[in-house]
Amino acid sequence: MTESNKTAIIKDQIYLSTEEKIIVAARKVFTKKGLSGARMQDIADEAGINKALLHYYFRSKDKLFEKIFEEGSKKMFMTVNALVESADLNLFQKIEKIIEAHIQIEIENPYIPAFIMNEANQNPEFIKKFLQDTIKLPIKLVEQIQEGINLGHIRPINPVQLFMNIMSLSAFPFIAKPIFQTSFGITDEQFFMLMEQRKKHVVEFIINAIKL
Amino acid sequence: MTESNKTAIIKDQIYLSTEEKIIVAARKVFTKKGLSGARMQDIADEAGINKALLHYYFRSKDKLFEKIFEEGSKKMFMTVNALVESADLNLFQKIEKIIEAHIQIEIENPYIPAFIMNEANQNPEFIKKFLQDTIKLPIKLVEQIQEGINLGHIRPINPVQLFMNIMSLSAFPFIAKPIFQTSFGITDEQFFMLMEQRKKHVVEFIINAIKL
DNA sequence: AAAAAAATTAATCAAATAGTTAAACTTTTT
DNA sequence: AAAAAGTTTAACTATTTGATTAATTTTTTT
Repeated sequence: MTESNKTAIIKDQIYLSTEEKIIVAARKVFTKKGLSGARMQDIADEAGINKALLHYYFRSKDKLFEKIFEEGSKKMFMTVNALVESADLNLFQKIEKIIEAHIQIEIENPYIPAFIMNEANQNPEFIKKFLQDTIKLPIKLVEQIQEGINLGHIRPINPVQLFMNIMSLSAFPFIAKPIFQTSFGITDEQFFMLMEQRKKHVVEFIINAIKL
Repeated sequence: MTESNKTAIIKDQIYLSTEEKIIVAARKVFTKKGLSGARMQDIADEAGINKALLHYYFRSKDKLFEKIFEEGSKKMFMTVNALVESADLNLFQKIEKIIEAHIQIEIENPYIPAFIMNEANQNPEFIKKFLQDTIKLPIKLVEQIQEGINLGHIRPINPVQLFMNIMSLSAFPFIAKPIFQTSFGITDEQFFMLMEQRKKHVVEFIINAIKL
């Protein structure tokens, strides 16, 4: 490996830098086990390196965790937030885009919702500080809902409840994945097929619920 | 305290037995911090006793955790499961009862959904064994949904998706409580008012979504 | 190719933490 | 009231685990 600090692609093989190997390993261990359940040794083993190297690249467990949490929470909130507050979409279009994007991100990162919610519940102060400028009141969406009600396009509804419904229907199945899989007796593959189907399903479900 | 092994009520004061004090303390610490985040010392402090007493009453941290997890998961699943599989309610009545009961249980035990989901994700094997006979396929409900579709009472819908929707809309707001509170800038009291309102809201929302 | 810098490891440390033990204290039994 | 059984504590042990250090190897610079 000629370059030690960057990712290199040599003869169809992808070589990750040590720092990247650590990130990949830490992502896996932290998202599965949480901050308190993760072990630095497990991350080192997963990355195939010495435990001391973790501290050489990232000073402490907390610092490494913050990196992973920030990356994960941004992945989860950034796209959805942008859609929620977009000015270019009408209400129905917006609901469709939010749900499809949200579920797609979760299909690609199925552990992240449970990871974020778990840490948010176990350490609300940290999360409050950390996500204060990431999570904002969905002002534009709430306005559009109110407007839809006033114009008689949708049934009267508390915009906050509708917003919760949109988020709940997209995120919860991934959080309850092991429970649902036990309940329905389905494989990972079958679960992800359900989630693909779910993109359209939830959009229809919500539109049917609110449209007049 | 005359009786050392039972709860006693003396002059309007409730005295808990040591075992009960441990359970109450362990419930609080485990549901907040999870298995890996909880400390036996914290539980002892919370119960106002010596750490060795925890091991005198419950052999190990794992044993004590199992007790709390079993109690919590039963509280969450038993009532809802009974309603889901009840033969005495038609589809719409059943949806109404499930949601109202589910949200009510969560209002009374707001930490439990996140607690269960967290452990289920971090230790799926344990949960699979533990909840195998608690969590079952909602056969009766699925049948009723299929029947409703056949009779033209409700729109065509995948019963599995509808079941997920019912559970998602009831449970997710409690799991995302700190996130929603940060987002909306609301107090605990305001949050619980929203959840009270939510019982009727979710029932209406779902009925509107499926009714023909 | 020698020197310097950077990356990596083995060994070790120190704090945290689940669990144990033996003694003291309290309640119940005889 | 003496003995036995049950409860509680203080002190201790063993292990886990995040973090450090000093030496070794590899890479880069001169």
